[in-house]
Amino acid sequence: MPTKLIAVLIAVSDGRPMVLTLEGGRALPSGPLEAGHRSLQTGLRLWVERQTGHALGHVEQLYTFADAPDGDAADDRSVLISYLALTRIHQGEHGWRNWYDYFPWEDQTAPDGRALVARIAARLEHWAHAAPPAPGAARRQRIALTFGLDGLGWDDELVLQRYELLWEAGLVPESAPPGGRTVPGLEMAGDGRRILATAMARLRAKIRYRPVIFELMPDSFTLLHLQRTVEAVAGQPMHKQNFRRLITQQDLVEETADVASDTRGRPARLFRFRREVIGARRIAGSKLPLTRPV
Amino acid sequence: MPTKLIAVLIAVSDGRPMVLTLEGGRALPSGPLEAGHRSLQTGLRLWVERQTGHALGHVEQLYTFADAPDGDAADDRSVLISYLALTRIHQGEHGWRNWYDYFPWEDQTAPDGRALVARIAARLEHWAHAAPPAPGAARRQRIALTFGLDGLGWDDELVLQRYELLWEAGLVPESAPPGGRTVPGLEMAGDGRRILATAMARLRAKIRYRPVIFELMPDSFTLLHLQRTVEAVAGQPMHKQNFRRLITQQDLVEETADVASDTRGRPARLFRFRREVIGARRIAGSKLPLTRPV
DNA sequence: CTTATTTATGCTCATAACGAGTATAAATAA
DNA sequence: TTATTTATACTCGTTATGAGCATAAATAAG
Repeated sequence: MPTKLIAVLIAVSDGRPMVLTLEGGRALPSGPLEAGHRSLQTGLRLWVERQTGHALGHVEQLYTFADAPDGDAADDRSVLISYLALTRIHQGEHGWRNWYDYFPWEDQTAPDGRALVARIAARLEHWAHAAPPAPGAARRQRIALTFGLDGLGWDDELVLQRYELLWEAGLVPESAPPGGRTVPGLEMAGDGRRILATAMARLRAKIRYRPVIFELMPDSFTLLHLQRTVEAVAGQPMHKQNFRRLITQQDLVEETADVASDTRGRPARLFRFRREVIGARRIAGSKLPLTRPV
Repeated sequence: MPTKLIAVLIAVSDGRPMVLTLEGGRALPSGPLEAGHRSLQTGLRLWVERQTGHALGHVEQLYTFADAPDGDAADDRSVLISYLALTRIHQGEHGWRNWYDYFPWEDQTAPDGRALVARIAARLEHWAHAAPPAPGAARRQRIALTFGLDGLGWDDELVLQRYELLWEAGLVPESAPPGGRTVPGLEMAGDGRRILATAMARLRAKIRYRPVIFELMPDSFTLLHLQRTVEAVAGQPMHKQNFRRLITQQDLVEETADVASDTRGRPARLFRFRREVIGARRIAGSKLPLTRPV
């Protein structure tokens, strides 16, 4: 029963959240669990830093599961331990993909994403209707909850629940019947997309109460740059003035002497993360300053 | 490299949070990962229900780590996958222990617990002073943050961080030098207490945004009973009127026709959990209605 | 040189959530 | 009867949150 470590490396580049992939985007980096590491966490860190040359920021364990192998030889299935790691993209690296290539409906910052949700919801409704009354009603409720229909708001943390719903409905290539029509989005091998969905959900939850977003930022940045990074991760637009209020009131950042140079419009002050708050308690206000969709 | 599943079974009985243990309280139930289960989760559920006869409510994976074996034969260390499971205690069962027997300082509902924190903090300060200036200052900050000193509030979710700080300081039997004086609290074998701390922290966090507390309740209950259960888990006293407001405003419960019979004082109405909200979105207000310590 | 456009930044306002406490009701014990 | 205990209904001030107005400081367009 071999044990493998899987790393979901995330960076945000140019306002797009990116994930490091292999095999033409079909796989996540993984390696064997090596003996002799003090802990799994440090083992993963060493291994990734050696393989990719990346210095990892925040690293956290995601989930462990038993991979069902292709054959039915259940005895030698792998145990997969997945990790989320935050980093920055270096120049000219390969294998980085926009995570919304895999989950287009998770990007609710643009009207396209919201339109896609409507189309997906229609297909899911069809699936619910095809079921007997009782399970059908339960399905409809799950659809409404996870996709924020019927006036229920969109919950950006339900990435995994949405993917699993689509999986159950046979609307993703991983589960679709031969020739079945699927929903947009790149496929991954094995449980790749499930793991990515778990990572996205975890990161979206985490940025609300820990200052991990700064692991994805350069040393100095404007507040709009920071906002765009949060929006990229959360997949939701935010209210600019309130975002600024949230960040500054909590003393998460401090002004530098400089202003941004690449500017259109009034130049923005550059800020720096106050590293001394890293260990500090949860950042206030679990609510990000969202903006109502147009 | 064998793989083991470890279950932290939690119940609340008589206002005390209990954990199921083996070997006189020194170990948590564990078993081998068996082939042929659809998922680790269902595997654990079947195995626990067969072993203990318990119907499990909410089950969730906690953390996976590599157990360092006693010898230095690093090759055959185990991978341990730990789970949190919520249930109710049946009559006359053995092996259930108050989790505060293992972490007395985590119970902040009584003055004893708060006094214990003060004594522990003093010993930790001593440890910080013994270090060189720079790491000493960092240690003092960690101590203040995790134990809520210097006017910082007590954060009930930092169970693991507090245990790890004590571990590093050599103040728990698991890490103390021979003959070293340790802090009160029962010991467990191996990583038992670390796993229990992880479970406690996870559960304390979870009750804030998911209605899992009802997995620990009987079918009908008074609002005070519910409050005492939350307080037992959180280890913090709550404001009675505000607790009631929080629960009723969110339609988590509905009145039954009955009132409590075992009453002193005015009899309380019995309530029932509205199961239909189980799938529903996060419960509002991540803040429990705490009350300022006296 | 003046004006439109763009982004930055400061500030107000209404509402909801939260922490704390007062007041009253309904039971039992003394 | 009266004290004690628990239940339940409200009030009130403070803070957090969502929304938007107004002004500042830059470049681009005419």
